[in-house]
Amino acid sequence: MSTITIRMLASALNLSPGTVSKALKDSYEISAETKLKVLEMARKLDYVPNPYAGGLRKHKSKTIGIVLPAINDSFFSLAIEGIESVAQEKGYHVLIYLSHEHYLREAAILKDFGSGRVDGVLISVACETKEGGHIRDLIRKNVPVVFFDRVCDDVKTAQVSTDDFQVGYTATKHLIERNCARILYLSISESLSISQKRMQGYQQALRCYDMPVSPDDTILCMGDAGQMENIIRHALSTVKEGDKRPDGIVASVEKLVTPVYLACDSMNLSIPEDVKVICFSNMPLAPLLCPALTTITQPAFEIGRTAATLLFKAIEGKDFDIAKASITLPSVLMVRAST
Amino acid sequence: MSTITIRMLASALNLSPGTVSKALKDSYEISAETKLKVLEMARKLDYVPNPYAGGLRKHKSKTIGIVLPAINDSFFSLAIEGIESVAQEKGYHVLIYLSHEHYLREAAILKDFGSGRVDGVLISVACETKEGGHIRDLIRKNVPVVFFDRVCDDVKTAQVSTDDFQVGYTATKHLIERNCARILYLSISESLSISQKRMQGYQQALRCYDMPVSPDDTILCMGDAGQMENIIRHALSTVKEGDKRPDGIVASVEKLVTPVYLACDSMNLSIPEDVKVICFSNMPLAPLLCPALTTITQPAFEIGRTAATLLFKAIEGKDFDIAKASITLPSVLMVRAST
DNA sequence: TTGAAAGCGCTAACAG
DNA sequence: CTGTTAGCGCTTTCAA
Repeated sequence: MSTITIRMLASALNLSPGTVSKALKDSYEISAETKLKVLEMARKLDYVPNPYAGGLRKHKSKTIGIVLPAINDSFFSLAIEGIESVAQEKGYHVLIYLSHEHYLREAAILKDFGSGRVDGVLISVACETKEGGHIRDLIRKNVPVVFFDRVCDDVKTAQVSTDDFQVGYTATKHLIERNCARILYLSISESLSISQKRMQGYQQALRCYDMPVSPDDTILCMGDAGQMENIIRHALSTVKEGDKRPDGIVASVEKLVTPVYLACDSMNLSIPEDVKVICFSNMPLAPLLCPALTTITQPAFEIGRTAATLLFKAIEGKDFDIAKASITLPSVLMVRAST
Repeated sequence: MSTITIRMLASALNLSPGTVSKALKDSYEISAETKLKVLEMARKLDYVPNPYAGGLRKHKSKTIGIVLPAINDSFFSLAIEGIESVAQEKGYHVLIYLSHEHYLREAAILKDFGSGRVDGVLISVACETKEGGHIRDLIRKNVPVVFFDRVCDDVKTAQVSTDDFQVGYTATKHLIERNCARILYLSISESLSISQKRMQGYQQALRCYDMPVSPDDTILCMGDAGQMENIIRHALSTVKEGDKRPDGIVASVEKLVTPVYLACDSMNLSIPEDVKVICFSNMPLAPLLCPALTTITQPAFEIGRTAATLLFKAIEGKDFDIAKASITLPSVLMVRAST
């Protein structure tokens, strides 16, 4: 009927709760005989210990929190699956929270984490987040935090991400080698570290090939898919000295794929003839697009796994300096028809 | 330094913990003046109440659990976002668990839920799950459960899903009207209720149009993407009396898209000339595929929202008969170039 | 080898 | 209006 407690189990066996507790954890103090009896009765009554009661005593929740902007995104959903895979191995539970790119929401979630709700946190910060004070506050309360993908450089803790600068450079270089003369960089935030680093790689590549680096060619794409499409359309229609229209696009995140394709479509620009497109993306459908999309593909699942592994080291390890544990995993360029 | 408790807050104010507790919940028994002082000090010390301690007293966790096969899937990730949106409004937390299509994993998760870890559960069952005994066990312990999408018909509790039979019929009818003469139905499980119902709709459509219903034309696609592709390739190569090769495909879930396209590609079958394809899918990229994919699109976000809303009614409501609360939401046919 | 008792942080009677 | 107390379900000394 009602939930069965260790006390009920104990009285069903004419034992004390303490003894039962020890028996259940296979303590050396308990005789094999009673252990057996206890286990049997526990199974019979379908006893499942209340995790919160034990947690209260031990000051642990056996739970981690994930905070990210969205789930409906191939990169993030794969990263979550990576995290889950190690949480599951470790016997931890995972609470999930969406910031929806809002700083205030993110800050509220982290503030709540100061309560003992979680033993550690994995976070990929919102676009709006310019500063990591809310994260430092949490770390100060001894809750370990690991960033994955979208990091805050002003917070001294582990970061697991890809080589953003390098791969921004690679993507741009690829377009240059495909003879693009004017390449746009599509960003989603002016503050986000990954967006910045990818952009710096893009600029570096332009410089290496003696191409002009124009601030106008970095386009901030905000809003919903429709708004992004409009912004991209506008950017594609700009003309520079020498009748130079954009003929290459580096899109810094996955959610830009649809707006880019639709924008080109509606302007009758054909990919790759009129404009070549490369995008950071983990979408399994990239090869099936019309035309197949050249991508920078991040090891999303591995990023999740690695971040979670570091977090558990910090949670379980005694002397593990999480601030010195950042890891960079390489992304790969998958060349397809769009370039 | 260490986490601050209500007791510390109280002693900092020369009050008793009881008084502080009441003040924090804005109880009528407490004077406005002390309430103010308490609130102020709570803010100053950055006090966040331990949720598990309160939960232990009140026998509630303010947490729900989601159990599903995968996250890296447009339908499921959108459904989660729908669930999250209402959990967030209600001030509930959400634990997420992946069954990876395994019955044993799913059963273990549900068994743990008997502990008081969650106040309610949203589940979309694994392919392997043929029977709902593990779910009934949980319900018997007074944990309300709501199914979304992948239901178990042998468990009497709310289900939120789409009109699977109807939409299986619609998809097939659409192919028939496009002059397909031999249509394959790609399933992912012989036991899964949604797969069954969609198939029954498919068969019904065939019958309505006096077309033969052949068991060989229902293909069970198991394994990873590569294995699925092989199975599909094999199915597409079968020839029947009168030299009838398959010229239409109804794919019952999203993860079949890539294998179907790759199989056709590798066999030099062109879509839609040689074979027309329709798939259940929520992928935003469907319109951009080569060719654009005709889909049955489920209201994934709304399914999540609705399921969560029902669950909270069951959790919070006194007299709400969850067993009688099933809701069916309509899917839509999006006709595109693949048919 | 087992039992008794205290206490994790909080809430809710019940007193004062 | 504020304080005291008991106890949620469990673990963990310490004593028997």
